[in-house]
Amino acid sequence: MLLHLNPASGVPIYLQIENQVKHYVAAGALGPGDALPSVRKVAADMRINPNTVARAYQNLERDGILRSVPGGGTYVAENPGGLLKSEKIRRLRPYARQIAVEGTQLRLEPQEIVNLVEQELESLEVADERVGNSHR
Amino acid sequence: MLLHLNPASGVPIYLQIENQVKHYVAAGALGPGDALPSVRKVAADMRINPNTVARAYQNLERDGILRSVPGGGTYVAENPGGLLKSEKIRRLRPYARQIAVEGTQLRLEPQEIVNLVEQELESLEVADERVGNSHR
DNA sequence: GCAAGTGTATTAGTGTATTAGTACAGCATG
DNA sequence: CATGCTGTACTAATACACTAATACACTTGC
Repeated sequence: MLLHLNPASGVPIYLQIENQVKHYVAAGALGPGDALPSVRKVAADMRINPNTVARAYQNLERDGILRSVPGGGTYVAENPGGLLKSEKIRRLRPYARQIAVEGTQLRLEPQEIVNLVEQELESLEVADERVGNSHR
Repeated sequence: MLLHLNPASGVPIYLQIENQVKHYVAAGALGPGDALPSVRKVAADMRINPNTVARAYQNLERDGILRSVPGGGTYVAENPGGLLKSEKIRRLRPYARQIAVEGTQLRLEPQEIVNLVEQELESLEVADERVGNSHR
């Protein structure tokens, strides 16, 4: 699992890790049960403090993406999806509103905004299939 | 223009102001040339410091949404849209990627994610028409 | 020109975010 | 059981974000 970290980018390192792991999991490059490199391994490779990696892993565990066992390692969580659809939508709506407002502000046509979202979704799905997952 | 500010929400006050003004403008409740309440007026109403309002107005001016004239007041900017479409899309793509990854993580179907974005876009368009704008 | 309004610049204070250092506790393999 | 790995808890240093106080400069209308 390759991580690209840029301490000077303005976005916190632990957030960069979170985002990239989320992306890998969403794209299927990391599947349920797969092991992640240890906090010390990542820390050594990236020359950062293990606690910074740990914080990212902990946040991802809070979000149900990962599962950490003390002494054992950190793994991608099994697919729960265990949330009411109404709750899922409630959580996603702020993102939808943001892209709608920002896109409208840029004077982009609604269709162009929707197309952009569809593009990104497809780029995830394509990567998912390429890794051998048949329409989860 | 009604503002709902909650200092304890975790979201900085100046960002709450920015988001709400952006929403009003995107929905057409505020049109080009319309005057905004002065930083002191908002500050007095909301019992916050004028500088906090000013910061929101300045950020919105940087984004091309507003136009402030020292001593004169703050107004909604004239429609520029003066950006290459490729640049607009480049700016919007991170939002698209985020909602794609987050939505996929929640195990929502791509169609459901797209629907959510379309909903928010429609809610803006509907408000726009209701205010008397014919398909800008 | 004066008064009352406007946005702006500067400074300071408070809190929190971010990262790292260090020590601790549990699992696993020899 | 001992060694070396794992994640974790606690603490601290530092920087930055956020808000406010205050003074300044400009525009408008009388």
